[in-house]
Amino acid sequence: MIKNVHGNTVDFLGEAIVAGRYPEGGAIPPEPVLCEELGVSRTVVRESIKSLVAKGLIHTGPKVGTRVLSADQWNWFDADVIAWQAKAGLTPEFIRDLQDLRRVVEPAAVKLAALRATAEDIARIEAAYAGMKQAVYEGGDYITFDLRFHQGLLAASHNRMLVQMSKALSALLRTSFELSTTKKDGPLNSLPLHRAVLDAVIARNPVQAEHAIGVLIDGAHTDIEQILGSRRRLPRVNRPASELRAA
Amino acid sequence: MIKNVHGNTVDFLGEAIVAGRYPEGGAIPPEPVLCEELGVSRTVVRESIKSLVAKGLIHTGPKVGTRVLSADQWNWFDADVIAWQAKAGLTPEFIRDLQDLRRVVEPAAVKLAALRATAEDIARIEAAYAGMKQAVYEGGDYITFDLRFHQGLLAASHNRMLVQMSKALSALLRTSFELSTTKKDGPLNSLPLHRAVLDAVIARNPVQAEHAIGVLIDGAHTDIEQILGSRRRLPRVNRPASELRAA
DNA sequence: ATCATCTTATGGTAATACGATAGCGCCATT
DNA sequence: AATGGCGCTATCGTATTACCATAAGATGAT
Repeated sequence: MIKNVHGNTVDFLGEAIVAGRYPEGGAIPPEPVLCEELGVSRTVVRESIKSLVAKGLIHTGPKVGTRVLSADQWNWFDADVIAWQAKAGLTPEFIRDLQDLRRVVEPAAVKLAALRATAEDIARIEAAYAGMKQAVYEGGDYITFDLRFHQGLLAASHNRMLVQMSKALSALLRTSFELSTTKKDGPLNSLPLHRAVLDAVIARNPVQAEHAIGVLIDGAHTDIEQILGSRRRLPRVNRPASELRAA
Repeated sequence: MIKNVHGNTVDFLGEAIVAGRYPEGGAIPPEPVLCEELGVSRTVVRESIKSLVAKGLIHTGPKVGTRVLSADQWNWFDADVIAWQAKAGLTPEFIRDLQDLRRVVEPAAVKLAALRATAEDIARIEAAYAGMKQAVYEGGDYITFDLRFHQGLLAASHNRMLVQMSKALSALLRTSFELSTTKKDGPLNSLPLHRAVLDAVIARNPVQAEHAIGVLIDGAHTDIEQILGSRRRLPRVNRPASELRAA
């Protein structure tokens, strides 16, 4: 993924911090050192640092240097932070937090969606459902449409805060889906559950919608538990820390 | 609030954007113009822009300039974004969103807190309660301790995502509290409701705790409705766009 | 112990060159 | 004359470099 020097530098540093390569509370190498290590100018380093400060990962000050803040001060709803965490390896704690969140947020969002969804909202979700169905019977990318389905539901709640969470929850859903799709007939079984949610929203029945999504989530719950029980940490990808510059 | 040139510039631009002073999708003045208008160097403007990009307010590109993104792409859990919105004036939509969020998040957080709270968590909440009590009977800043009480509850859930929301919810709680404290005996009446929540958490009774916070929230609910009904927009403070530099 | 001073980080300024691209205008083709 | 494609160019952001200011920990003399 080649973007530009700034973007690459932010990603590199952000990933390093999230992965815990720099100790919490500890100092990051001073600007001149980073410039040399990464082979970029000081301006780029400074602007990248500012971006990370804006996301709450670090704190700067003259003489004290650039220090890593504690993880609970990070902006966990930031798409980049989520992405870095996902790349560095989803920790069990992170998954547990996301799972708690999902069990709280999705039912509430679906309930609101049943009250507020517009025709366009429903059309979007319906399209995602059609994609899932096609993926099951004719082959295709099931996970992508599944994600789109859930994002559509959150969007239909017409609540900025809830919509915001779709990026975070997608990280959880993706790992959840990746597991359940490997199980034989996983998608085939979950398809009617999705249909039930959508039908309840269309029928503008909040109670039924909430119940239906609850069933869906409980199904995924056991899959996730399986992950947490089996492996301590999910697979991670380590790219060499070499060049940040676009080729 | 004088911090430094960068901080002031970010605040100024951020507030201007959140307040809608630049149209959504529209372009912000190019860098050189901003430098002149604000009387700061190019570096400061650039670093500020990068900070705002990191918070999802704007997007940049060669020739297209820096454009304001739609509000639903902003990072609404960012403390700065919340602060800017609060300063620019809390819109009814924003309050409604926050209220939906609160009704979902706080009961869930309290339920978790009843399961996971440590002795230190409880001590912190107890201290906040003591402060509230003292404020009622001997005078003092009731709102500060009330906020601290609720923040303590969220922190006791030991869920990063839930903790993250305390800053956002505080914006809602503050306006809610400011209203209820003006009502005669408002604090006096809400005190036992808070006590009930805390007792349930101490007793490690999730169901009872969830019920108790529900009562508390429903009480505030009517107050908020009153706000939404009465005035279209909450009072705003407009400081002159003059100097950003520290005195 | 206190305070002045030094050191070492980030904070901030300025001048310059580079690179990408939206939009305009030219030209060939239809 | 209308249209479609191609290339130029002005105008943005991107990136580099060098230099000075300022805050705060560290040091050492009083």
